Amino acid sequence: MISERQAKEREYRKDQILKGALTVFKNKGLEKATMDEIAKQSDFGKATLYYYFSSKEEIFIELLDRGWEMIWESIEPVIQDHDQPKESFLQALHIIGGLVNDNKTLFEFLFTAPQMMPGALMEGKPVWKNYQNKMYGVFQGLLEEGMAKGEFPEMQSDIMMRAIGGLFHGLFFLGHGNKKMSRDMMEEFITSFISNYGNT
Amino acid sequence: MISERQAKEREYRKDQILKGALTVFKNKGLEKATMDEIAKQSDFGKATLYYYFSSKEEIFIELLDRGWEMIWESIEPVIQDHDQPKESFLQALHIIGGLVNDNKTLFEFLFTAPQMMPGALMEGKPVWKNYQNKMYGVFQGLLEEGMAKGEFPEMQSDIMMRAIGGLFHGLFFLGHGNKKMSRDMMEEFITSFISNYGNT
DNA sequence: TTAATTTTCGACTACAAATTCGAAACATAA
DNA sequence: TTATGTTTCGAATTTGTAGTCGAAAATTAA
Repeated sequence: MISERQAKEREYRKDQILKGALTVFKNKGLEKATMDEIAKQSDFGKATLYYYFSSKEEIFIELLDRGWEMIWESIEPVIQDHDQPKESFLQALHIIGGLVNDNKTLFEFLFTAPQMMPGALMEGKPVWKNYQNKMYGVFQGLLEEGMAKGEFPEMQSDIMMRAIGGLFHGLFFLGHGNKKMSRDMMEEFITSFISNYGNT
Repeated sequence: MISERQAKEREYRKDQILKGALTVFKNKGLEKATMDEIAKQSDFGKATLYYYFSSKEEIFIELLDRGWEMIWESIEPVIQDHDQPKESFLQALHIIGGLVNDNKTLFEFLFTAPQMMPGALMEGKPVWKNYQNKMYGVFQGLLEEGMAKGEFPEMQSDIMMRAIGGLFHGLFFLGHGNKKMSRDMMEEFITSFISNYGNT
């Protein structure tokens, strides 16, 4: 049997391992990251990692699952409001921006990991992919509803989504000095882009 | 000794190998790509690859070097004109967009490879990195000169550069259906974004 | 205290993939 | 034609790393 406290300690140790793994993944990339290094980084023996996780991939997947779940749960509340699509859209972007600023390493990993991931890892419809799809779906939906309501100008929502994705990435990860991006600045960037594209 | 013709044949074979390698890198990513596969793809024996290149990494690097050199040489002519920064800026973007459309595979590789590259490969200030830096430098310079001349509104050029980079990537790689992007549409996208950001 | 259970780990195995080797096929120049 | 240089390649070697094993340390329950 296993006590409540023991279960918690177990979770804590898993967290430690995941934390170490994130560091290694970030520095070396998925392939070049070795279990030996993750072990050293998280300060456990290698075999212990296999006591908590069944494979290197499982570690990787769990990192993604937890991260995307976190993103989803943080934006879910604000996207319920279908009366003000534009407002919800910006609000959600801002929330994610906040998360990103609080933990750049993790989110850079979450947003770039898919690219460095071999196809095999995508088997079995992973949890994180669901959240990711839901999120993109919601954003695109908001864009379209916003158009319908006249809050946004007419445009091709799919193209626009991608452009905004690139923009977001550029702004949050690739620079912006050390300043946090305010809700206002966020709105400025996004709406100025969206609305002006639409009306030319 | 080695004749002119022989040298050319050699170049041709290197090209074949690089072409095969690109295909494999694209499908599998840098790490998962094996020399066996590159050999099969380019239709040479594995050992022959090592006759032409000293390692897998060298193949990778040469692909990047050649590609970035090509980009640089294609935009160099138009960026000489410092009288019309905005014009040069758009022209250069459009040229690159044209290259991208002509050879998506190669350019997607060129623009995403840095992300999948382990730090070790960046030792020795690789040639391609120089070209990349030059290019970004030029674009940012044009943005700044454009501001000075009043062709662009005031803004933080570095942030703007990154945003535009993301935007460009989003538009050319991640979507836009099958249509080519015209010079006009390009201009519309970029200037509407830039100018509107500037004047709010 | 002792027995059972949970947790830990370094050494080992298995395997995949990079790189080397040496012999042969081929080309060129005398 | 022969000798010299160039190009080719499959088989053998080397290397790196994921994942296993079995023993022991630590913890818990009696």
